[in-house]
Amino acid sequence: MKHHNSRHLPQSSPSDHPSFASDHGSAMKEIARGQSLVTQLRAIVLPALQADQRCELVAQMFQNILDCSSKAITELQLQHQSDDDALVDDKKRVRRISSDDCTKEEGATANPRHQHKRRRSDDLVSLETPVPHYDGRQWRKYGQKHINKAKHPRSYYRCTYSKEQGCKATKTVQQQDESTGTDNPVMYTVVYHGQHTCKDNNGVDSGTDESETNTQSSSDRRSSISITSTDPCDHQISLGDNKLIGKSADLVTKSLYEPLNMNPFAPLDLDCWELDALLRFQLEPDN
DNA sequence: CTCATTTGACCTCC
DNA sequence: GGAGGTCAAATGAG
Repeated sequence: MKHHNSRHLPQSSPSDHPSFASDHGSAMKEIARGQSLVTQLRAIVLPALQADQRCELVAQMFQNILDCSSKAITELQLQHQSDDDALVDDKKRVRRISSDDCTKEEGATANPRHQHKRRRSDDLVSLETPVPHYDGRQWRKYGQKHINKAKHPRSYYRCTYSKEQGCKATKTVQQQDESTGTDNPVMYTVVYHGQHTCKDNNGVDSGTDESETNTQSSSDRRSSISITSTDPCDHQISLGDNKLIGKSADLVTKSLYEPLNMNPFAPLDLDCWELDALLRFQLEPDN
């Protein structure tokens, strides 16, 4: 594996399919860019609002913004997929099918522990962020590895609900080597693998296929902000990190596509809740 | 006691 | 064979 900073999409790259690139690529790119910027903004705002009771409201509004753009991206992806089905002679795809179905499956069934395979590069998404843990998801660390020629170790996380709900989403977090200067904020390369098929603590279905009515009351909702790290190299922005927060506002993400909230059919039943909360806070602006 | 993290071993892929 | 990814026992925190 070489470098995670290149842009990735869960499906094959738009650049592989000129028709798609011309029809949908720029639109998806712009939507995804907006999504990524919103995610970055959320990562900056939410830590600063931790002690504020509006935190939950703000978090939910961010979530809804991301849901909207996710829907748009998914629509474009679905259109693209129908075109993509015809293009099955992709070399990587052929290689993946042959190695997965034939060569390795026998060994995997013979010994369950031999199931872990090196990840494929076609379902990963990378981004650079100063706040690798405030991504709206809950993660459990399952490994850490020193990477060759890297100053900092790479941490491996999987979805907290991987066992309970079989969610296969994982991510790796690695501090960038060049972010050691005093003026530059510490930056991390976060690489997401797979998509969430679980429901997070908000009761929001984060999978791609399930659509289930969310009847959970607002009082039952809990924040699902990921605060998972105890890793000494994985710094988090705290309320006191104002310098970092200020500088982070200028950061431009390099991700094309934010996988965290790629739930195209998540029920957006929060409008009433939002309006109610907004009215409440307008009446009580300093609470 | 429970659960998350750490860490060395082991695995697959290149 | 080296590098990257995952497992699982050990460890520690709450």
